[in-house]
Amino acid sequence: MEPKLEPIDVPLVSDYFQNPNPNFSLNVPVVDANAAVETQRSDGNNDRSEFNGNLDSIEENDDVEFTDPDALALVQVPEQQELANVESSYRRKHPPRSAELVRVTNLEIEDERYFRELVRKTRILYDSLRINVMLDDERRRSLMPRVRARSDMKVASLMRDSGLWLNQDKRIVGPIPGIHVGDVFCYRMELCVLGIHGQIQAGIDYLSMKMSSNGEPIATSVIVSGGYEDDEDSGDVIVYTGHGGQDKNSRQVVHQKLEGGNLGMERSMHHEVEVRVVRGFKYKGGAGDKIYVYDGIYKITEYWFEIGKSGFGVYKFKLVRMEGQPEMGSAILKFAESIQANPLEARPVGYVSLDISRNNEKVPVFLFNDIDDNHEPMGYDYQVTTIFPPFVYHNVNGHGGGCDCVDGCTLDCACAKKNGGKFAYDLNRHLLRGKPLVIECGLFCSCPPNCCNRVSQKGVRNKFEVFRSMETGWGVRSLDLIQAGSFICEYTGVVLTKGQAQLFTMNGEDSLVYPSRFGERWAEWGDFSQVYSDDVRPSYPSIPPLEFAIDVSKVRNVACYMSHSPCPNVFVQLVMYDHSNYAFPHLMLFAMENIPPLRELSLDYGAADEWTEKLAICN
DNA sequence: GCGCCTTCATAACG
DNA sequence: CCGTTATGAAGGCG
Repeated sequence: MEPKLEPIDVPLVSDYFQNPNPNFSLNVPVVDANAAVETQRSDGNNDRSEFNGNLDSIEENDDVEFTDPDALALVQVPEQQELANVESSYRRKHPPRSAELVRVTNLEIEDERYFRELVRKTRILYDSLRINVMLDDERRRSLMPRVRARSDMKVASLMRDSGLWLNQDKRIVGPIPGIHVGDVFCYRMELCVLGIHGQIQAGIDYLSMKMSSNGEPIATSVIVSGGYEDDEDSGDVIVYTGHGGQDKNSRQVVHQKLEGGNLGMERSMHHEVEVRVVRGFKYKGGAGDKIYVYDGIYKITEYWFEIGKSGFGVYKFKLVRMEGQPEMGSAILKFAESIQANPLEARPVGYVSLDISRNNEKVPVFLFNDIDDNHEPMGYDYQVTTIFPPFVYHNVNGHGGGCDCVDGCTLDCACAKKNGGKFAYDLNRHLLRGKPLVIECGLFCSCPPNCCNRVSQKGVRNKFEVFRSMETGWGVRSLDLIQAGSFICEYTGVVLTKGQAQLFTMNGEDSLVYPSRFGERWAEWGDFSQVYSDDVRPSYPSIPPLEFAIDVSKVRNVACYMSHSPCPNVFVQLVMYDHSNYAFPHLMLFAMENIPPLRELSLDYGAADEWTEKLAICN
């Protein structure tokens, strides 16, 4: 009697995910453990045996024990084992990894949104905390050079201690809710935090044979990162090399064995368990050596053993990308690179303008429309920085004095004090924490232009394009990878006082943007309350309520075309630098997440109103 | 459960 | 800008 793969519904999912609206179910391939044990003594499928160093003997080698190839993946934890784990978890710092394999199915749109938001919040916390911890580490290193800075690991463990790692209670097979194809991560650790790939260094993540109730390891995800010379990657098809047999310099020095992750891959192939694929590679704009991109799920279709380039035997697994998934993230990243290299060759049709800023921005801003003949953005003058009324520049608050740090600013300078004793940015020009107001060094300061407290005033650094889309009308995307915390651009236009704005609207114009209506998303960037219970949100410097409006009817910049989203990837941070009237700050936009090239940028414009026709999108 | 081993990290150093 | 080295932590497994 052959056991069958039978999907079953597990009713406890809603509690596990604490989803307010759980209409989806988990689908779990399950087999009776006893059935597997009974069929375990098989007739010896010896092509899966361990290689003993002699090529000729591969075929005959039969002395390694294997479970029956027809035994299906066991996914239920035996009850005794579960109880034992509960017992021991009182002593352990961290509970053991889950032994339960589940596949998430039937996600409703509301569920998808819920998980996307959960992932977004988690990533925002990870990235903002990492930037802050990294700066602390750099300071400590300057005093004690021996200290090694691994903020990526430190933040992961802080978040783990606070129970903030996602998807730890189950091992998810296939897509992770809230993780989209094309999402980009700058640190491998983040994949652990989100539950995409649980191995901090190893390329194959698998349910261990100890956890698996039939003793078979089951692979669930791989990272293709160029660590093995025998890999071949053509995108939809990957020939992935198994692990093992390398020395500490990553040279293949002995034959690989069919065990651990390698066996897990073979078993996943057999049971038709799909694996997630994350690619790691060098990319301009990444934080460290590599970035990591989630590229979707693949099927393992065959595996074999062969002598690799080193002369030693390696296991190889052929992975084929499954149908019906969005375009590969890594392909989009490469396409963006080719656009940068030669825009017209990469996209022969669609360009309306190669720079709507007409050389006013340091980096050109493309206008791209390949769906209709609308050229509307060409009808506006491009404005790089906001035009304030002249009286704003009069020194009404008496805060005109800048710092006199000729050799660069330090933490005891006058401008640092204005910000509450800290500068707003790290050495990579990333915003440390969202605040009511950031005061950059400016016109009245003696510090050099490369002062670390001058970021947003220096303008756009990335290549943006305004593009036409079916869903959102006009939208904005970047050709560069934008790291979380990076400055994007100002939201510019002509500032009208409250009175002027009233006159303006009486004339029937509705092209005014009210800064006070933007959602206060800055508060999410650097909200550490989940990790440090005594953490207080920065409230200094405080500012009066914003009463002005921005007129974008004649002049505007790229920001004006950003779409609205309730789960935005860009937020508004108020900044001062060229005057000292706190009632009229600049609206500066920063990235809340790592934004991959060609993904639409979105802002929270506040409550839906007639002043914006932007449609809600949820990237 | 403890300790050992492996691991397609990472940054710093030369 | 390489290759190497030191550090590091999680998970598998004996």
